[in-house]
Amino acid sequence: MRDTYLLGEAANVTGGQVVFRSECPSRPILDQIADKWSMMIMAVLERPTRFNELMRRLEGVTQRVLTQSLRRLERNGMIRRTVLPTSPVGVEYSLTPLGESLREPFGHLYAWTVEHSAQIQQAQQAYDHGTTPTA
Amino acid sequence: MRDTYLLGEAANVTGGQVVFRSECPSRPILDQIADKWSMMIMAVLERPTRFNELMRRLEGVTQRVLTQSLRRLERNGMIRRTVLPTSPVGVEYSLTPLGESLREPFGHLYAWTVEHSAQIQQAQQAYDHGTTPTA
DNA sequence: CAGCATCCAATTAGATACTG
DNA sequence: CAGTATCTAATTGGATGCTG
Repeated sequence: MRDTYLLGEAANVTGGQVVFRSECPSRPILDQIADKWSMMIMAVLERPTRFNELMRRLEGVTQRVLTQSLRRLERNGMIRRTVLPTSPVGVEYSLTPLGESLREPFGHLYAWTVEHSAQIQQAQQAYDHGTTPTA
Repeated sequence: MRDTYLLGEAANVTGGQVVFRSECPSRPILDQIADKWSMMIMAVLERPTRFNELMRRLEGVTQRVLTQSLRRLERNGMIRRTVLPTSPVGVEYSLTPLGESLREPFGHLYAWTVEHSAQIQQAQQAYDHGTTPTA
């Protein structure tokens, strides 16, 4: 017995009300994977990629933040870190099957942002002008 | 001409390399909508909801953060703020059509986190134990 | 090459008190 | 009821220098 909410699978229904509990396991997960760098990293990791190539392809990311994001994704089982037996040392990052499976929902979300970015910018301008537009 | 990446619609292809530009409009959008409270707020806003009911149903959110999240969602055109002509003053939040259209990609992402949360927790424990599991 | 360590600036969040 | 204001604590991020 549950009503027709799209989100909230892990939320509890208390007295007919959907409540998003703080112990819900989806919370830290969303926190960790739904940030912009994670999404872009996983986009680039369509194929195995080296650290410096990742840096070059994610314009604006710093070494520190990229490293942290990679560690977190690795810890969450989304990516694999492979040390290559080359001379100056090389590290390659690649998606795990779990990470692969995230590409699809991420893709939907990303596609949505691209499709609606113009509309969102309009809304922002309208809001910043005189609050709340007619649209 | 573009290769088969799922994400990166708005990225530029330079010399055969997909580069995620810092001016890409999807960046601030992802920043703003892909945080945990926005997702949960929009989940609750399946139907119009008052401020205090939102607070009650989003366990752990503070008044301050909820207000900020709501303002941001409103600014981005995702939700509408309606002042009700009741006696002590009531405010009702509801999704705009734009916000409605986000529920589907959000739903996919949320469903994914629920489906895979056990697997992710396993990966985390394995990582925290002795780095990088066999899986 | 692929980081880690450190320092510091800035942003964000919690707690608390007050208001139309 | 639905916030705003303020202060402070904690987190995050950039910059820089160093290393196996």
